[in-house]
Amino acid sequence: MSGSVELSTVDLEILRILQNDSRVTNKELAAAVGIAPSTCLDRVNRLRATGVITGQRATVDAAKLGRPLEAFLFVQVRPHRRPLVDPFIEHLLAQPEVRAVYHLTGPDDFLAHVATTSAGDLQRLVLDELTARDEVARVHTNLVFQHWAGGPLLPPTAGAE
Amino acid sequence: MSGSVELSTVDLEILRILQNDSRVTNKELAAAVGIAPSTCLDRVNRLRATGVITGQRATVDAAKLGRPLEAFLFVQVRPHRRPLVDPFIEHLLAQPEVRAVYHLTGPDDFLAHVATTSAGDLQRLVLDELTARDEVARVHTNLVFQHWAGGPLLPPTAGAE
DNA sequence: GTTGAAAATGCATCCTC
DNA sequence: GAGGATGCATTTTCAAC
Repeated sequence: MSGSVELSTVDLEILRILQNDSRVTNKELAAAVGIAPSTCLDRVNRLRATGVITGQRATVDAAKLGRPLEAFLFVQVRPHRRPLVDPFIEHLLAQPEVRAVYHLTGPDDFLAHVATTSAGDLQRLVLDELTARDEVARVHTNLVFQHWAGGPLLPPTAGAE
Repeated sequence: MSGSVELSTVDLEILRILQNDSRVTNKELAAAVGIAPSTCLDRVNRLRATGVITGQRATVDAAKLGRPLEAFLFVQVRPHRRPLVDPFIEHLLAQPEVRAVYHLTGPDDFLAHVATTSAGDLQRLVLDELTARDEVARVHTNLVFQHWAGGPLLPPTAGAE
């Protein structure tokens, strides 16, 4: 379940459509890619079984949920060893503001994407949940002015690269 | 379509479930939250109409698609003015490697999350698509070792905050 | 082995209360 | 917010290439 998977042009078209809107019916999807509904269902199930499609989730508007202030937190954890890192990650993911966490190369070890209710909430998150911990050496905070989603993710062979 | 929206506890439970897996049937969803299917469909449609739920997308495994090397690119654009910024964003979003772009506060103006086929592809992206442009003053590249998705995003009232 | 067609089950959806 | 009726999607089976 880790290597690359062979995909036909029909698979690519299916992936493109489902990444834009997975609410399309199997019938519509089949018509869009030009195959029979039964065949189409088979293809989609195969993409799920091979792990190419990992899930199907509703996306929400953070501002509408009362979390209008998004930010990225760059966190340096010292010493950078598993016994400290693992509980730190767990603690981070338990915070309701945290949308995603990344372990990066570079001077800052972790990058956390958060959605907060206010500047006060963001400050509390940084001071009480991060810098208050011994292993957190430094936190840099950058607000998100605006964000854009990229197009559907496809294999390199799909377009000239 | 910009302010916060009032949500009942049933709505919150619906949002929690659909963010984890939007493939559940309306019947299953209704049973899980304890209301009739017709009522449940009404609630979900209202969440869509009010813009709380913005979409429903399939998520894919970048490595399975032949893009095993993910990175964050920190890009400084100078001068930082709209006539240069807007085409830059457009150019960035047109790259097949780009998963998301963020406009941030701080010394680095833009953050791009990319999924590349190889170190060579990443180098080409940085040198040919970014630093080759006049308005790009600087690019810092950080590889992603690992990433974690946060839990479902919910309003602050859902948990003590 | 893979695709296309058809039939039956079960669900989404709409209307009414 | 719930119940019932209708139409349709899904899914299984079978046939064809």
